[in-house]
Amino acid sequence: MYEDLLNHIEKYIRLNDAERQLLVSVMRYEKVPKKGFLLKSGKVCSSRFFVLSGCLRQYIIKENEVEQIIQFGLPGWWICDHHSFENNQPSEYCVQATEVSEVAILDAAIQEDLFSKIPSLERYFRLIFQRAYDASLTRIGLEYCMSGEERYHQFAKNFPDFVQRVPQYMLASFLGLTPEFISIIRAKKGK
Amino acid sequence: MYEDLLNHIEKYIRLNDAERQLLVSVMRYEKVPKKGFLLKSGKVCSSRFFVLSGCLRQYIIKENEVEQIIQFGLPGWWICDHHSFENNQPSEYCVQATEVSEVAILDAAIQEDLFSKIPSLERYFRLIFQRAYDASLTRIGLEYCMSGEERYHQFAKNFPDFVQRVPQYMLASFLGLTPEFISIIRAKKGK
DNA sequence: CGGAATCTTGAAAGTGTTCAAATCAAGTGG
DNA sequence: CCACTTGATTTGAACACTTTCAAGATTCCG
Repeated sequence: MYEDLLNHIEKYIRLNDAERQLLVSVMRYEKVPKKGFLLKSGKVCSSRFFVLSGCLRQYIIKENEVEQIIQFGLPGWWICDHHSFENNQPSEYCVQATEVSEVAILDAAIQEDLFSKIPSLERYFRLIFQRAYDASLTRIGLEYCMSGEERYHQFAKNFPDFVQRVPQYMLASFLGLTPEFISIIRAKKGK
Repeated sequence: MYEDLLNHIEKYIRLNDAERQLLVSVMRYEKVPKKGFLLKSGKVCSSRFFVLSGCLRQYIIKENEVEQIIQFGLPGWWICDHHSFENNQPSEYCVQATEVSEVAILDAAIQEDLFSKIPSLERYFRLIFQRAYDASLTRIGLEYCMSGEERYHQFAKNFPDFVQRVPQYMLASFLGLTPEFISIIRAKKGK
């Protein structure tokens, strides 16, 4: 059930059998229906979610009730509001499944105990966050370098299947564009 | 000399005297002149830089020779191209001092050895990167929510002294605007 | 003082948004 | 399985924001 998670971890650190077993025993599994929520703004984010299948979206709600998607969570990604998680404070984000999804859940309540029993997990997460941080800096760089249209095309080129998988208005939100504009871009392409 | 670095680390983890001493003994100190480079694109980023004083900027060079600033490094910040650092690959970034600066340097060559001698440093960096990742996601969210003008004002409000400290064209680059447009914004404000 | 770098100003052009209406698609209940 | 309702996408016109380019003013530094 947690094969993918264990494989992911073992790309970064080594685990022995006891550690593997311990880890599996403390993770929770959850199947989330389409449009099901794993986190709602105002609540404390008390878990880290590792996506096993499906797709999550993490978004914030702006003044005008508009949703701004910060990132998508595809299989192999951890999704969490780290600030809320570590400081036990209400989150500004919502995390919702865009399709039926399965997640492995690591609860805040047991994190420290788990880390003390498997210290190399600190390293695992250090490497994961280092990577994610790096990726998001790259993303920031690209955003400013490219026009909205270029952003769309580059994203569509990098994730051709994914572009079909989520509704356009979510893509628009994620890319910082309006659905109308994406519509125009796509019409152009056809020509 | 490394007081600020030690204090910073001890906000996240505890160090004993031996560890403190070891740490201090392996760090390198460097004073960088204004416009001095700590990293040039094409070179491997073989160090992490902890800013003790002054200010660094990390940027990428776009097609048209234009510099896109990804982030500034003020005292208390670590600056590094993590991907280049961990994989020993040439970096796309440049890191340059915008004013006379002092940095504490942790070299890639000794990182693993240091981590094995002070395992809690993994935790320190896990927390640092988690925070930085979080901050950069917040930044991505804000970028898309706000207009360029709003971005400028919010930044000026949050870092009133800093806005005076770096040339406007760098601010413009960091905020994803043109220097001309910042000029217009500032003129408006005066009215 | 002189030269280079930085900042300002204004006009013209581009890029993307807003709004409203029309079309298309999908899910529900009868 | 159809009719209905709701949600999602498209289209077009008018508008807003930001950039580009070129020129002039200012500041900084040796």
